[in-house]
Formats: sequence, C-alpha cells, structure tokens
Amino acid sequence: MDSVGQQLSLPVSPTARVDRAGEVLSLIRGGRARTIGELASAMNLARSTVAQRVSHLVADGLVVAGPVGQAESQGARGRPAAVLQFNAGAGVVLVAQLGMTGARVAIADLGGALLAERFEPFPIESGPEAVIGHLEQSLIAVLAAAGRSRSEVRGLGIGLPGSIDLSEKSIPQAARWDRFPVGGRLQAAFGVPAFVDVDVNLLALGEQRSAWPGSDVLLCVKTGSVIGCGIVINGEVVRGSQGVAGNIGHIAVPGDATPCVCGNVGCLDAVAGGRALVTRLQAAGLPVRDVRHLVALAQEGVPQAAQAVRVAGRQIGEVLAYAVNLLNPGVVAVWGYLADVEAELLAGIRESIYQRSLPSTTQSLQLVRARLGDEAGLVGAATLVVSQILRPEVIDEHLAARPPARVRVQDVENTLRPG
Amino acid sequence: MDSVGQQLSLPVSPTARVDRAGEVLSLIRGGRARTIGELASAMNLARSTVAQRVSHLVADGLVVAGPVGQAESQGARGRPAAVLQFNAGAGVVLVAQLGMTGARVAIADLGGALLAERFEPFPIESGPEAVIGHLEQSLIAVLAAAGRSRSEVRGLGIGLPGSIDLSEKSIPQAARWDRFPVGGRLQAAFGVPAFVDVDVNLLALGEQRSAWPGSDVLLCVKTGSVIGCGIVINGEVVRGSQGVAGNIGHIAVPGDATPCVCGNVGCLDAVAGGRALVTRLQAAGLPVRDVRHLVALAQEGVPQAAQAVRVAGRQIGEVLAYAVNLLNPGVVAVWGYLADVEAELLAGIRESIYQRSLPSTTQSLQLVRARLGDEAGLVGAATLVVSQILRPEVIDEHLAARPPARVRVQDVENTLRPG
DNA sequence: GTCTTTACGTAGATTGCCGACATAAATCTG
DNA sequence: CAGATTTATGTCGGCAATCTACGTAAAGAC
Repeated sequence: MDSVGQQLSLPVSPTARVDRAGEVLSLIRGGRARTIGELASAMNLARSTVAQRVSHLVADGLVVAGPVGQAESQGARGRPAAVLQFNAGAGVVLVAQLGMTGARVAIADLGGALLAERFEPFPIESGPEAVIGHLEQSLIAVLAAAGRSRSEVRGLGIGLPGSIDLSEKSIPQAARWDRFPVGGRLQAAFGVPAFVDVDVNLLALGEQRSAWPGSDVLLCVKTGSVIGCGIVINGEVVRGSQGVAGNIGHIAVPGDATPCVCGNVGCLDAVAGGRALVTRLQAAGLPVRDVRHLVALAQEGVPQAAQAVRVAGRQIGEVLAYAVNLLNPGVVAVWGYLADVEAELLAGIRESIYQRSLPSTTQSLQLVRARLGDEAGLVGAATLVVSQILRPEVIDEHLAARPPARVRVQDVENTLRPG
Repeated sequence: MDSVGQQLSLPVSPTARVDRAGEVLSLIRGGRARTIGELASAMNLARSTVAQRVSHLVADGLVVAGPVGQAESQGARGRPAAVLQFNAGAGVVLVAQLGMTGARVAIADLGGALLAERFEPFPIESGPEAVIGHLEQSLIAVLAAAGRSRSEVRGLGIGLPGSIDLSEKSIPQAARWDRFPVGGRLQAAFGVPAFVDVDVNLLALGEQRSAWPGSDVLLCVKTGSVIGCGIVINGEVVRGSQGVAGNIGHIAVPGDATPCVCGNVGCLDAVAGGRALVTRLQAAGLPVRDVRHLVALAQEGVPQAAQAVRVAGRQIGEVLAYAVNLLNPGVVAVWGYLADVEAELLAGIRESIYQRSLPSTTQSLQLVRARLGDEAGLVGAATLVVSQILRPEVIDEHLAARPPARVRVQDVENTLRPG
C-alpha cells in the first residue's frame, strides 16, 4: 500500500525559501537605515540583494520611496539616494482599553498613531461574555468611523485592568480574565492575531517606545485610585514569572499603619492611592468628591489638597527608591490623575528617591511626567500589536504568502497614503 | 587616474556567505534538538541542509556524534538516528574572580565545568597595573596546571567586586576599574575576547544557567560582608542604565536607624551585612572574630549567633519583599557566608517575604539556597564567556575562517575528549 | 535469513546572493 | 548651458547554498 514509495520528505514549510525582508523593515522602522546603501552596509549584504528585498516590501506597500532629493545635507555630490520610508498606512490595528465603566477603543495605523477613538460605556460587571460582545461591536464601530475596511485590520490589542489574572507567560496570545480567553475570542472573531496585557505594562511600553526609545530600563508609575508600575527593560516588558510584576501597590510604606484590603498595613495603595487620599481628606473635613475633584482642588492651590499630593509623592517615592536602587532605571515616568498635579507630585517623589538612593544610581536618572495622556493605554496597546505583527519573522511569512511581484522602487514614489 | 573604473563595490565581508551553523550549535547546546531530524524540523530546513551545517561543526570539533543506538526510548523501529552532542572539550576558557585579598582563578571547558582552580593571594591595593600582572601570571599558571596550551583558550572572564565602577553598558568588553580597562588589557595579552562583570551578576548568571535554566526571572542574593543582588531576566543579566542595578545594600530597612557609611541610616548593609552583625555581637559581649566565626557559632547552635542570623534574614527578607513584588521572580537564590546557616537565614527571609507579598506573587516563588558554592563566581564567569563566544554569529564567523572540509558525521563517532 | 522502518549520504535542479556593468540623476566646472 | 564627475539604481551572468529525489545503511520484526 503506502510502503511502495520511499520515505516522504519532511513537510518543510514551502515558505522557507523567501528572502528575509523582515530585517530590512526593522532597520527602516527603527531609523537605523534610510537608504538601500545604508541597509547594505548595516546588514553586510550586497546592494543588489538589499534592493531585491526592498522591492518585496515596496510591492506589499509596507515601504515607499520618499521624494528623491531630500536626502543629503551637504557635501553631497552625485545622484541622491532614494529615501525609504515605512508606510504606516499599509494597515491598521484595533485597540481597546478596558476600564471599570466601559472601554476606550481606537484604531491606529502601523506607526502606532491613533486615527479614531471613542469611549463606549457598558457595565463590566455583566461578565466577560457580554463584555466581549460589547467590545467586538465597539471595535467594528470605530473601524467604520475611520472609514477602514476589515481587510485592512492586521492585529488587535487589548489592555485589561491590573486586577485581571494573566497566567500566560511572555506575550499572552490568549489571556485569561478569570480564565476567560479574551484574546482568543477576539482573535477568532476578527481573524487576526490579538494581544492582551495589563494596563500598566502597556502604559510603560507606549511611553518607552514613543518618548524614550533609547532608554534601556524604564519604569512607568500609574497613580490612579491605586498605584501600579510597568517595567520595560531593553525594549521588552517585564511581566515576571506569573505575570504580576510591577505590583508595587502592596509594598509597605515605612511609618504608616493604615490598614489595606489585602490584610496588611501600610500598603502604598492604602496610603497614597487616590482613593485613600480622598477618604483621608474627607475625614479631615475637606469636601472632596473623588480623585478628579482632589486633583482640581490641588491645581487651584487649595493647601490641604496640594499638601496631600505632595505627601503622597514622598510616599510613592519611598517605594520607588527601592525600585530605583534595584533596577537602576534611566527613566521613571509618572502617569495618572495625580501626575496632573505635576509640581507637587514629582517634587515629593524626587525628595524621597534622591534621599534614599546612591549618587551612582541617580546621576543619570530622569524623573519625569509621562508624555502620553489619557490615550496612553491605547497607544501602548497599538505599540505592542505593531511591534508583534511587524517582527521580522512575521513579515517574512507574510511576504512568502503572496505572489513574488517584481516592482521597481521608483515607480512607487510619493504614494504615501494620507495619514 | 582612478576615475577609469566604475565605482567599487562596498567591501562586503567575504565571510558573509557561510551557512549559518551557529544556530545548529545553539539548538544542540540548549537541548532543544539532538538529532539531525530534530534539527531539521526545529529550523524548518531540509535534512540535507542541516546535515551539511552539522558537518562543519563536526569538522571543527564543536560537535561529535554520540554512540549510535542510545537514541530511542521505545517503539523505535528502523535505523536509529545519530545523537549529536556538544563537545565541551573543544576548547577552554580562563576565568578569575578578583577579591580583596587576591584572585581565585580557574580554567573551564566550553560546558562551563571547572577543570582546575587555584587561589592566588596578592594585595589588591597595589593598584590595577600590578593586579593585572598578577592576574595574567595566575591565569597562565592554572592553564599549565591543567595541561592545556594557550592555543586552546577561546575566551576570558573576570569577575570584579561590586565596588568597581562599570560604566559600559550591556556586556562590558573593556570594563573600567576606576577607569582602568581590565578586560581590554587581558584581551590584548591573550589574544582572545575578554568579558568583565560584577561578581553578583556572575553569581546570578551562573546559578540561573546551571541550576534554574527554565526560570524567567531569577534573583541571586549575596550575603557577605555586604549584601548585593544579581538579576537575571529571560537568561540575560540586568545591569541597569549605569551598570549598578541590584544595589540593595543601601535600601532602608524599616525600623532600624543604624548609621551607614553612605550617610543614610538603616541601610541593609549596615543592618544585616556580615560586618555589621559581627560588630553588633561584639558590642553585645560575644567573642566573635569575623563573619566566618559568626557562621561557625551559629551552626554550632550558639543562641545569640543563630538569633542574629535569623533577624538578619528577616531584615534581608523585608528588602527582598520589595524586589519580589516588583519583579515577581520564579526563583530567589541565596548565596554567601550567611547562607551557610541555611535554616535560620532562609526561615527569616521567608517570614518577611510571605508576610509582605500577595499570594499571587509568592505562589510560584521558590526561595532556595544557591546550588553553587565558593566556585559560583568562577562558574558564572565561565558561563558568561561561553555564552558569548558560542553565540551563533560568533560561531559562523569562526567557521568561515577555516577551510571548508567536508566530513562525514559517522567518521567522527565516539571521539569525545575525556573531560 | 527477509521484510519493514527509519536515518544517512549524494546528485541534479532551483533559487537567492554576489559582482559587474550600463543607466539615471544630481552637483561641479568651464 | 554642455560636459565632467559623482553617486545611486536596475539588470544580468555566475556561484553557492538549499531543496527534492533517490540509493544505501542500520536497526527491529517475523
């Protein structure tokens, strides 16, 4: 029967023999090479080979040749090199940030820039099944609002509140929210890869990639009702062995014994979290409604409110000092409601960190307010998705699946899609 | 004149066209593939191609084909596959751990196993120039003691005390010891790449690779005269933006105001460091000479000494709790003098960590004594060097520089060098 | 022993990569 | 402004690595 023929060869993927254009795209996207010549020297390959690889990217629309002539600065003679540009308009990704009162959803281009955004309120308590339905509809709606078709969507990114249980390692393709595969469901619904992560991780990643691309160790502190921290080392989010790294909300602040919901006393959340500050000021007789109100009061200069923020800053700083000593970050970015009271909060944090850290640790530390605002979570999610779907291997596989059209670079000049 | 010919092509490295055998070696070394067939499916390449690549490694001696027949476990019919093995004897590396009273030097094979070891006392205060000379002689001596020739040496690894200023990022090829290029000097002297790092980083790396290869986040705490910490995330040492990450010795322990040399009070070094413990016990009237003596007393069951170690453990644990909450490690390994009083120290640390951390963080945490002993620094240095000089790119370059001899795998069977 | 099964080794065909050339597009020069 | 110079692009033949195919080798099953 089937013993006639010789053994069959291994089912080697027929796409294996495609030339590796993904690396080219990485170099262009990272700004490490802008012309074919620069690519050739960066990759130690012949120009002709690089040109061939580039032509694949151009044929696919991922790269366009910018207008000739803007290349050299001075001392340039001879024909100017065509400047290659990553075409962020070659596709879109859909992102969402799940919150307690609904979801903020957006569509972004492949550069991570948000094209359209909206907030969809719905009760998150109605359970994951219902939330998935809402989320799917919201994503379709924002896609339509931006006038894009589903075929242009190349990936999904979802940010979940920190309380969600993420038991998958590395990039969780199918994160479990109380064991519910949010990512897997949306991945199936849209037919594109979906990536899920905790909000603070996305904040940190977005901040690192968009504002501090050169930093090797970056911490991003989220100061909201509770306090969290995202860690990015060498461009990668640190999630820990159980996916719960960055959990600084239940670290003890010395000299404070406020009881915390976790059963301990003096936890940072219970001491310097927004909710805790409001409660404390209310107890002191100040008519504060919520964290937003507290921030507004502090910005108006109400002494009690400003003082509370500054003290919270010192306490957050005491905890951050540990992280600074341990990880020696180049950047600590502070995000969230309390960061709106920038002067008070950062001053408080700075006081504590500089007091409790060695000069060798702090001499290069930049303590700043986060550059991104309310949209940070969405930008972070878009950053995560884009960085995943544009990885060299993925690009190679993507290109291998299409006809090997040969295109001349110059024929496609100036075809950048309007943002 | 020289305008006759056309433009010259870029000086593309002539070694670029060698097939990538380095990846093959990585898979074999990592245990992810043991036969040509497994390699082929792991790399998505045809068996014939993989066989060719393997033959290069075999010709170079880096890989040998193990005895045929030990392959399959059961249900195996047909010709058994030749089991490929990394040949750790294909070369050696020289390593040294600089201390305050001299240097511990050793020679290791490419598997990171120490072949010979010795301690060379010399005054480190005599300055870097003299130390380099001592070091060089010691390395040559241990090389001769192991009966190896200089041509077999493929790399150097030096561990420096934590107080050394390492201002280079990532793997410092030429670390500066008060601006003195230790690595560069030895690299020049031996003509092979040299790698330098701080001792705690090497401890952590050695412990991770040799005892916990699967861990994604590992902390290694060194409890000596002072207390330090090495961090390994995804197999890579975390050094921070200035190379001073892991500096937990000057984190404040709550509820203790002992003054520290750094000017602050309550630093972990000043509270729970070996030197501090000795001083405190001496002040309490216990005749303790030094840290070794203290450890001996504690092991003999002297209550005051054992109690001091346990308290120190609790205090170390309080600081480690911060690190555990922040990084969510899978393994915390404790190394050093105080770890010899294993029961007391680990119990103390465990108390604090479990009290101050959330269950989600600690449920998978393994708090253990380090598996490596006095030789840990040397093993770590060897691990660092080997992992660097056996990187795929380096291997490819190495193979490209030799004649392309074609060898049949089976002709080289059973030629493993004796350890 | 023969049959079956699996792995190994070699040979022709294929394909990406390199080097060289002709062409294109800019500046410089007279 | 035309030619020289300089640099970049596109194309083609040659080479080397890879793939597929097939014959051979080495084990167990009968």
